[in-house]
Amino acid sequence: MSTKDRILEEALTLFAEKGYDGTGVDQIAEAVGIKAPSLYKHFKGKEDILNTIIDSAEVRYDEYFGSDRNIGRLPGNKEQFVQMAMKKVSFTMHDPMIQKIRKFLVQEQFRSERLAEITTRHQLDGIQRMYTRIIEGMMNEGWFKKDDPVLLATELTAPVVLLISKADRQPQCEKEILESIEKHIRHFCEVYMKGV
Amino acid sequence: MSTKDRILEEALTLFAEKGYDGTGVDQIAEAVGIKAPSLYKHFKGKEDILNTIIDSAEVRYDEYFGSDRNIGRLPGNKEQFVQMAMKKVSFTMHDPMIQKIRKFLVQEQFRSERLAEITTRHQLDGIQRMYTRIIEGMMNEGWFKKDDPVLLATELTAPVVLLISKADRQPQCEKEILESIEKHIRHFCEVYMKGV
DNA sequence: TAATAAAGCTAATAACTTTTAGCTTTATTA
DNA sequence: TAATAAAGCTAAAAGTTATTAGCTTTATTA
Repeated sequence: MSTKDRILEEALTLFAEKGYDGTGVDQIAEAVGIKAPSLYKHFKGKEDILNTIIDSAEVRYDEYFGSDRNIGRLPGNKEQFVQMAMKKVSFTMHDPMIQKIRKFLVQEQFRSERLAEITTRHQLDGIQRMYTRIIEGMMNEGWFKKDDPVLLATELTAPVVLLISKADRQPQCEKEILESIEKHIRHFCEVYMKGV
Repeated sequence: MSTKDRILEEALTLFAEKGYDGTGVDQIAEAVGIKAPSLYKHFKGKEDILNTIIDSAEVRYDEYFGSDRNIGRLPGNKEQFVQMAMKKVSFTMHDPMIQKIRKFLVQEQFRSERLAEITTRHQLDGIQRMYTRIIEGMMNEGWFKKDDPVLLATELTAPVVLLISKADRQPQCEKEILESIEKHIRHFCEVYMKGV
């Protein structure tokens, strides 16, 4: 990996852990294994690093949540739906890059309008749109009761998002959190899916 | 109001807006109308101000959400439930102190274990416990279908919490957000309350 | 291989931040 | 009202941080 990319990676790691203002350029440099002034061979300054991270966070996000590719085959029954949802939860929770972007955004969301918008896209719109499609599809195939798919996606995803962000700040609670999430998803299925 | 209290107030305002690391002691002093060194007549240092704010945030929070007093009379029908919930939403969203504490916490949640715990209490446990009681009460009186009140409280509050935090960072979307919240609450009632 | 460009380093600058020292004004109270 | 304490101020210390300048090493390529 190029030095430039390693700078971005280590900077994101540090920004996620200590925030942008809480991270010094020398800490970034040290994590990369170079001296601070060498950073300026690759970036105009600290803010340039920040902006580049934001750019690549947008790209990275679209890769995961923007395309329909991630939906794959629609689940064919309740259990499959739960399994699919839990798999996505586990992935989102543990993928290092996604986790860092999430922790970074939550801390820097007030820094600019752009960051506010991106945070909303990550935390609400993106996941919601993805599940709206899934639920809509399964509704058409008769798995879900007729209802507003957007609303159902909200009901499904909001508790998951909140619990994942709890796991970000209190990783020692992860086990209990995963149980809560599964319980919530199963309850969601009981309420909104057809059948007994 | 004493200078000490005004320091705490202005510091919280600034921390909510620009984060702890993004706020200088001179900015706090200027907001209060004194010079930076005078702060040290009231606090040992910047971190002392931070810790005092955290202490008072805990107290403040318990006042609002800790006691049962806030529950008041249980709503006597669907419309009353919606009205009560929306009133609480509107209050939480707009009360300046609560909003500042919320914005402050979301940015500083990774600074310490204590802040992580407080954030979870504010964002999840507190509101959830409050609504668990309300829903439990109304369930006993036959307004809600028999179900797990804790789970129902989660389903009700999570989308509200997420949408309020969206309003914090994108206040220009407030109207649309309030509509979404009301729509969600009404849907919640349709699904979980008895009767047509 | 020689020339050139890229990427690193050290040293230093400049700006900023928090905090202390010491003095002055304001308020309290005996 | 005189004495004392509290709260403010200016000046400056001490430390940190981002950035620049200029030199050296490493890599590229002609």
